[in-house]
Amino acid sequence: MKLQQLRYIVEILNNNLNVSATAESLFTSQPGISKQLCMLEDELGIQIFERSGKHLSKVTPAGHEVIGFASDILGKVKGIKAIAYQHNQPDEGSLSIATTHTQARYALPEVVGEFKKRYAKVSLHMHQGSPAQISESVVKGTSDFAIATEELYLYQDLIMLPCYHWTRSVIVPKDHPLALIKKLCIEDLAMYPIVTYISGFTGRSELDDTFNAAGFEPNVVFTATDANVIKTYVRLGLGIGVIATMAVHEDDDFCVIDASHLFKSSTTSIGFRKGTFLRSYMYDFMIRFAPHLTRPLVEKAIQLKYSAEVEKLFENIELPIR
Amino acid sequence: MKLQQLRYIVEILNNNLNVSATAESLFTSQPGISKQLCMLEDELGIQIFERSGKHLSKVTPAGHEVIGFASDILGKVKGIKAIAYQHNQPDEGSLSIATTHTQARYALPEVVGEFKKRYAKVSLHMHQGSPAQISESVVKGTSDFAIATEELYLYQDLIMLPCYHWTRSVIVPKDHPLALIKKLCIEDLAMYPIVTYISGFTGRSELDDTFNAAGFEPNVVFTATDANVIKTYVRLGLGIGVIATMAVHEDDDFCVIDASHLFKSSTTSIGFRKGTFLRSYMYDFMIRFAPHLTRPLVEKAIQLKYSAEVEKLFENIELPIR
DNA sequence: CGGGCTTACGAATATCGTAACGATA
DNA sequence: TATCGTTACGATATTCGTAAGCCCG
Repeated sequence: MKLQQLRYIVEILNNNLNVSATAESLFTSQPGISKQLCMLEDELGIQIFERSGKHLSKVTPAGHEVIGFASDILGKVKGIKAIAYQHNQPDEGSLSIATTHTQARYALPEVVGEFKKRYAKVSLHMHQGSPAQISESVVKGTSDFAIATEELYLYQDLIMLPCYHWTRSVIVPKDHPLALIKKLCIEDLAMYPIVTYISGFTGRSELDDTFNAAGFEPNVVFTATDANVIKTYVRLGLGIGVIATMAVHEDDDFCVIDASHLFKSSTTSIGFRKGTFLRSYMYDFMIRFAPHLTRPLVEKAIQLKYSAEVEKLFENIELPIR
Repeated sequence: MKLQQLRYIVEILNNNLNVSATAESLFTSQPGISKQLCMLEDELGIQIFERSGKHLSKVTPAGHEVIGFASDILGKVKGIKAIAYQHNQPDEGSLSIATTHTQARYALPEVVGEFKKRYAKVSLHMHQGSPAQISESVVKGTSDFAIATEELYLYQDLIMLPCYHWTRSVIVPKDHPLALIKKLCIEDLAMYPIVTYISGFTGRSELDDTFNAAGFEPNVVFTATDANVIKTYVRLGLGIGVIATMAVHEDDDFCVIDASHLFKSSTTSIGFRKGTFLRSYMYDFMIRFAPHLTRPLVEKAIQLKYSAEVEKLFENIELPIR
């Protein structure tokens, strides 16, 4: 068994079982991959991929297990290289962050700017996507960090550390009846059509839960992945907007009504794949993004075997609110 | 970077930095290893081992990190092979159990016998050692299972599952004054010299804790790793014996006094290295040893990221008492 | 018949073992 | 001086790319 062979099978899966495409993505010849694949299957005595004729049609159950292990192995290999790099050029390398629009637009710019200044030689990559894409990217090892609010706790292979809480605000056109209201209640909101985030994005589930708990069905007429689009349609009078408070801008031509008392605040977390080696600049990035994430604390969290312990570790730590 | 090279550096560490010995243990030539080591260090651009002259004198900090990752990688490689084996010959393979005398002598024989009958083609290995040796053996991948009572929770890389509780009994010669006592109390024990397990073995710490909690210093005059030796010295009149109840044999020429109410019962656990692939016969071994360890339950425990969750998983499960 | 996997084959490269060398304790 | 790691070198294996063959949709 060779590392190369493991690389090949993982990449074949990433390329939808197309060996030719895999060869191209790895800058090598197609027969080479084919051969190594056969040799690996031969050595192990099992089929990793099912064939229909000469096409790879799907992954066998054993193949799935093998590829899972192979992926772990390649992650660790990457870790060894990172260790070496760390000792040679501590301030060089790359940092790849997968995140959502809300984070990329409102939470990250400042931190990223400062980081870029301090670590000029670290090549920085940002990937914007849905929470599911973000998780996948980190699990696969394409990205180093995931920064998002929802869903990420579902993945076993991710270690998620809470960064800050954030609240919601309601935005309405300045001439809207709600503009006069001082303290908003849920009944007020239920009267109007709502424009907000799509399901699975930026704490959307909290909104649904709150309405349901109060016995209302929110009348959501338009959903988007980001606050900019929501603002646009609120401006058009499509409905009232419910967005993250951090997405509110002073220059906006809206009436902004605080809704932090209506909805449970959401928590944004930063996460990385279990078992990966973290470069020192990665620790530094985390502490810049969330000042309580000191290196000893993060290392402690990594050590922990079970996620309830991580929660315990953080339960006495005051998170910032945005 | 090649798997072979990783194998070499791990094995060099296992052989106390002696390359010649490593070569012998791997059935290859010494220059081959030396060369691959140099090539790896060259590729990574870091020293893994420190040299004094031409001898390897110690492991560099970076080297330790690298070897840690390498060890994980090799464990996963073993996992891939196990998957393949599992699909080809589900009932063939090997099972290596590291355990203490008490388990090997009193708890395991029946299970091992039955297991051997069912899986004739599985080559079974038992390694007896101290809890520290047991843990090390499993962490290194030399053994598949660790079965013991103490200390094993200290290792991050082990998943430990509770199997059964066990109580203690006091054994005294038939003509001993304590032989007449009906219900033992801690003061009675404190009056006599004690023969029991050495520190770190078979729940010895519970004994010390109990005495200390009652304000006594146990007068331990002789310690051994196993009940047989303890019995021998009790016979010689050296003191009264405190042993695991399961180590009591009907034919013994002692007066046996139940002490389950005096000492907190101890728990024996079975453990394996995190991230390893478990063969189906390994699951079967576990369920034979501890009937509550069904495959779904074990798989659930493996899934959990944090050890408090494992404890939670088991807190509603009634364990047998021996 | 075209996209895509496998087989065939040859050149370049890597591995491993023997033998010689060098250095340390 | 003996033990142990490094260097040198040649035989053997492996890898990888090009070219040709083959099969399914």
